[in-house]
Amino acid sequence: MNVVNESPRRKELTRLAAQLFVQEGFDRTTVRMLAQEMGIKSGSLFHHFRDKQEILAAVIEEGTQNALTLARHALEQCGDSAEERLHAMARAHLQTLLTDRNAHVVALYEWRRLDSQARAHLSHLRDAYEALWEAVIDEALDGGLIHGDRFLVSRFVMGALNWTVRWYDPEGPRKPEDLAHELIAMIAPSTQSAQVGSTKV
Amino acid sequence: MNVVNESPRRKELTRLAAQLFVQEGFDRTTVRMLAQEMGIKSGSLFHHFRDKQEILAAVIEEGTQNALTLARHALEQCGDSAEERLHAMARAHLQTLLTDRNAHVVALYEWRRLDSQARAHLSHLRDAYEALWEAVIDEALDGGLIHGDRFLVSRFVMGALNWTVRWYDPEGPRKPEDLAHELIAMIAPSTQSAQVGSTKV
DNA sequence: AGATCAACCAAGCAAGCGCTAGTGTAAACC
DNA sequence: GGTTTACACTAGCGCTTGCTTGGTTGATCT
Repeated sequence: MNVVNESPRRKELTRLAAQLFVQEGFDRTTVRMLAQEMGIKSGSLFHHFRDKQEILAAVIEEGTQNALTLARHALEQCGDSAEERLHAMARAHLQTLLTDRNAHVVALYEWRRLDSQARAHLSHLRDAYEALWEAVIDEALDGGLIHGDRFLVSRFVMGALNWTVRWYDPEGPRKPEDLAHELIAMIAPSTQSAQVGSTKV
Repeated sequence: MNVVNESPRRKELTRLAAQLFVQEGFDRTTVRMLAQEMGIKSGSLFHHFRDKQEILAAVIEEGTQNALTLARHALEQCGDSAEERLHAMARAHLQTLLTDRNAHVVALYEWRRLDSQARAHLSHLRDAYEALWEAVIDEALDGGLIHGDRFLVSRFVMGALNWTVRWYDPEGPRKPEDLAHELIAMIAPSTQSAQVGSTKV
């Protein structure tokens, strides 16, 4: 039994599991369904994962890790202004949602099915991500870009962004870039940002 | 077997079920757990509900119906200005969340566990509620209170509001009134609204 | 007094669940 | 050339699940 093994095979299986968890929900997804989707028998599954819980944890860890990496990268690449940084975060968030959609839906909806041990471990990752957001929102507040209660504003923004998994259609006309732009226009309407529309993917 | 019976007993059982569904999730809540919480045996449960699915549907219907009634009432009571109506909707939404919290959490997180039949029925209720929101947001857009894409703005607002179930603490210092006020200040900062702070519950 | 009825119980069935034990096999390594 | 390792298989154990069945109770109505 491989324990915390990070083989490419395991990554592929995790991706497939994420898809099934979104379709059926964690509890309704049986190990037999998972195995069939992976092209193996149910017993073989436990060669890659200690138990069913660990599959869920792997899915969520993968998604959150990617989001964190992407957000950090976006902040490094962009300018110093509060508006640019806010924009970069929103864009990164929505792009992650596009590419790792399944993992993020699972993270949002199946978080409570994690046992306390896995939850504690993954909380740190999630907190790190949310800390990035709060820092950027702090800068926007300090810079006078947006106004209001620090705690409430960051919750409202996170809510608006996370809710997008419910309705966003990647095939539709709106690009992540557009959503990020519109959101910031809504909460910081005084700014007439430079770039408009979706120039490129 | 009582079919679409609306006895007070059934309402009470529905309330208890909502609580358990929030604690454990729908799939992990067994009919035996439900029965024990209700002080009866698992077999007796099927005197009140056709099957487990119907309990879930009853919980969600109850919550959505209340939200709809409260929102309609709030719109009738308030003034005609776009700002007042927007404020009334936000306040009503958050108040419902306070009083019927369990039902709304279930509606948000367990919606996908409904079979297609129940989902079709409840979709109408939910759509009616969201239509109220979109109408009020339309008025706010027309009145120049807020700006942006009609579709996106209403999604962002709904997201910010629905996300509150994740973090809102009814025991904390912030009242629903305060949240509504802060949210509107965030998306329509030009307005200096008359009433400020939580004067009364 | 007899009938009706909602509400409940005891017992259990059939199916499905997560997971384990033991084995086979082909490639990789020393 | 023998050993190890990664990955898969078969078979099934022990338990829980949603739900059914047939029957009991106590209040209400005529």
